[in-house]
Amino acid sequence: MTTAAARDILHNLNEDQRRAVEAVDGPVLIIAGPGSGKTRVITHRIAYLVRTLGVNPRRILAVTFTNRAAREMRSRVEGLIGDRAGQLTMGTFHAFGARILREYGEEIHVPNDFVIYDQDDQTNLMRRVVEAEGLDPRTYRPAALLDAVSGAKNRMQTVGEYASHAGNRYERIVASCYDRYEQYLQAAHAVDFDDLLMKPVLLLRSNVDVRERLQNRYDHVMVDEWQDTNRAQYELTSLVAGKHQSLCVVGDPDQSIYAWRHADIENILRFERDFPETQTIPLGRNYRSTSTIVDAAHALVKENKDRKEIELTAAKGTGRPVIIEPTDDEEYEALYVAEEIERLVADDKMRYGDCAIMYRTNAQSRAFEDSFNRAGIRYRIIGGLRFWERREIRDVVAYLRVLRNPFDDISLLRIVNTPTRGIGRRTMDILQQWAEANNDVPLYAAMQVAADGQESRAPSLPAQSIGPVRAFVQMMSELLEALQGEDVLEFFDQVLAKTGYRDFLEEDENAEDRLDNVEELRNVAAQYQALPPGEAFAAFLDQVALSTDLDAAIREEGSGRQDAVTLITLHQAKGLEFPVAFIVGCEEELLPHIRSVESGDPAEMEEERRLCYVGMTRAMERLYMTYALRRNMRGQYGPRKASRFLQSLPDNLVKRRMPSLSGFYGPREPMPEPQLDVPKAPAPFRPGDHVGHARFGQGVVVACLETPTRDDFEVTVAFKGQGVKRLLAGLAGLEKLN
DNA sequence: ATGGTCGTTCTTTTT
DNA sequence: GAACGACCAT
Ligand SMILES: Nc1ncnc2c1ncn2[C@@H]1O[C@H](COP(=O)(O)OP(=O)(O)OP(=O)(O)O)[C@@H](O)[C@H]1O
Repeated sequence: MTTAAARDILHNLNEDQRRAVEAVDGPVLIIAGPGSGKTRVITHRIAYLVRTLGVNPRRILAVTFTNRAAREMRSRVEGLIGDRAGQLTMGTFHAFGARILREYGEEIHVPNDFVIYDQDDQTNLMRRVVEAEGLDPRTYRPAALLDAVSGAKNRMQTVGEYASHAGNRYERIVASCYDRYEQYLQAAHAVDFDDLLMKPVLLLRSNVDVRERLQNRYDHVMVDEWQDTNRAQYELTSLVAGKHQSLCVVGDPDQSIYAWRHADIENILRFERDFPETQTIPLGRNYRSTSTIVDAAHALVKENKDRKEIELTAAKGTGRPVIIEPTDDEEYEALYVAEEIERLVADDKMRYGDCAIMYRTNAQSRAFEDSFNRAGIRYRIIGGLRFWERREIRDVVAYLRVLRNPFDDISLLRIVNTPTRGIGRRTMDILQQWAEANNDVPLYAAMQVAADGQESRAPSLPAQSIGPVRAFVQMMSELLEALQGEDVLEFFDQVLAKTGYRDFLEEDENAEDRLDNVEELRNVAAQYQALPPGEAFAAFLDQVALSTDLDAAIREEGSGRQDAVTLITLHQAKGLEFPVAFIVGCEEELLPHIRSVESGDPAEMEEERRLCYVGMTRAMERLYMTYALRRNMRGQYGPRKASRFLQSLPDNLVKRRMPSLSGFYGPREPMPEPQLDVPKAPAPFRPGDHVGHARFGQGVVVACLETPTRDDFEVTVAFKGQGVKRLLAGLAGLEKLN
C-alpha cells in the first residue's frame, strides 16, 4: 500500500481521531459527544487497517445499531477502500447472531430450518402462552410479559436462572410464561429476536471449538453506538474479540436512548473493567453543527442529574438562532414546516433532501405527509408502517414460512383462513387440542391426520369442516412438491396463484397498492435466485425478518436517492445528520412522552431529554423546534403545553415566536382540500414581510395561506398596537413596505 | 360453525 | 385510528 494512501486516510482526521485510528493493537474506548467524528473514526480505522496495514477485509467485523447505519457505513468505507468493502462483515448484532446460528446453531440444538419470529409473531405466541396458562390477558398483558422475558434474555438469564431469582408472585408468573414461551418457540422451530443474541452467546460460552473459529475469523472488531448495547451484546462482543483484543467501541452516554429496550449504560464502565489495557480516547470537537446548536443542546442535556460532563466545542461558527415555533394545531404545524421548507429552498439554496422532520411517535408523520402532498413536496418516510408490517406482506411471508417450516404454528394460524376457506376458529381449536393431546405435534400435522381420516384417533371435526381442511392440506402438499423443483420466483408465483391469495388481493379496495407491495417482495426474492433453492429460501426469509427497513433498502438500492424531505422518528435519527432539522411536537406528554411523565421515574425523564438532545444535535445549520397549542390525539382535540425541554434553552440562542392564538378558541377550521393537480399560485406575502394597511397601520405578516377555494390568500398580520388580524389579501388592500 | 359488523379499548420508541 | 372482542345473521 502506498504511503500516499495512508496519508490520505489520516489526513482528514484531527489528532485525537488519528490516535484512535492508529491504536489497532489493544482495546480502544471512545467516549465523545455528537458530531465529534466517532463514526468517522470507525470508517477510517477500517480503511487504515485494510489499505495501510494490509489487513484482509474478511477479517474485520463492524457492528452498527441499524441496518441503515450498516449500509451507510459500508458505502463510506467503499469511498475509502473501493470494492473490497464488500468483503467486510458489517451489520447489526442481530444479523450477526443470525449468521452464527445458521452456521453453528445445531451445536446447541437450534434446528437448521429455524425461522425468526419478529415482534408481531412473538406477541401472538405470548398470547397463546397466556391463554394456556389460564391467565387473564388484561391483568397479564402479553406485551408486558414479553418485555419481561426479553429483559431476562438480554441479561442472559435462562428460564432456570430467571425462575430462581423470581422474588414475587408476578415474577413467578413471568417465569412460568417464559418457560412455556420457550417450549412453544422450540416446537415451532423458531427463535425470537433476543435469541439471536442470547443463543450465540450460550454457544460461544460452551463450545470452545466454535468460539476459536470465530475468534480466528475476526482479527479486528468495531462497534458503533456502544452506549445502547445490552449485556448479551456486550458478551457477544467480548467473546468474539476475546483473543486478539483489537477492539474499538465508540459511544456517547448522553445519546443513550434505548434503556427501554434493555440497553445497559454500565457497558461503558464494564468495558474498562474487563479490558484493563483499554485506551480511552476522548474527541472534543464537534464538526457537525453551528456553535448555537451545540450550545443549545448542551444547555438541555446538562439538566440531567445522572450524567458526567463531556468536553465538546464547536468547530463551526455561530450560525442562526434555534427557531421555536408555536402553531395552532398539528395541521398548522405541518403547514408551517412545509412553507418554511419551501422558503429555505427558494431563498437559502437548501435542497429538499437537506431537510428532516423528526418526531417522537410514528403517528405524527401523517399530518406532514398530507401537508407535503398538498404542497407537492417530495418526501420519504423512514420506518413508520414498515413494509413487512403490512398485512399482505406478512400473509405472503407466512405462507412461505409454513411451506419451509411446517412446525411454524403461528404462521399457519395466520394464513389457514386467509383468504377465507371455511376453516374457522372452532375447527382450529379442535385441532389445537388434538395436537396438544398427541405429544404436542405441530398443527399442520394435526390437519394432515384429520384430512387423511384413516387413523382411528384422528381429530373429530364437524362434518362441514373436513372438506375445507382436506382441500387445504391438498393444496399445501402440492406446493411443497413444487418447492422441490422450482426456483424462488416460480415458486413465489405458484404460491400466490394456488392459495388464491392473489385473487383475494384483487378484491381488496386497495388492490393496487397491495399488489404493488407483493410485487416489491417478489423483487427482493429475485435477488436470491442465484443461490441453490433451499438456501435461497432461508436467506430470503431471514432478510425479511431482520431488515425492519426493507423498503428503505429497496429504494436506496433501486432508483437511487431522490431529493426528498426525510420524515423520521427521533430514535431512528440517531447517527444521522441534516443541514436543516425540524423537531416537531415539542410538547408536554409527547416529548417527553406521557408514559415517561406518568411513570414518575427520573431515569425515564432523563432518557426523554437525551432523546431531544439527540434530535437537536442532528442539525448542521438550521434547527427548528415546533409545537402545537392543541392536537388531535385519537379523535379528540386537547389543549397542549410547550415542552419543558424548550424552557431549558437559553434566550440568547433561540428565537421564540409567541403563541398567536388565531382561532384557538373558536371552532377548528377545516384545512384546504388537497388539489394535487392545480399549480400553487405564488403567495403575495411571506411571513416576515412588512405591510401597511389603511386602518391598522404598519405590521408584520405572520402567515399567508391560500383560502380553501384557492381564489385568494388569507393573510395573518401582527399590527403595531392593534394586535393580530386576519385579512383577505384581495380585499384588505395591503401594501408591501420595505 | 363461520364470517362479517359494530362497539370498546388502548395508544412510544425498535432489532 | 387500529385492533380486538362480543354479537348477530347466515
Ligand atoms: N476531522 C474532521 N474534519 C472535518 N470534518 C469532520 C472531522 N471529523 C468528523 N467530521 C464531520 O463531522 C460530522 C460528524 O461526524 P460523525 O458522524 O462521525 O460523528 P459522530 O461522533 O459519530 O456523531 P454522532 O454521535 O452524533 O452520531 C460528519 O459530517 C463528519 O464528516
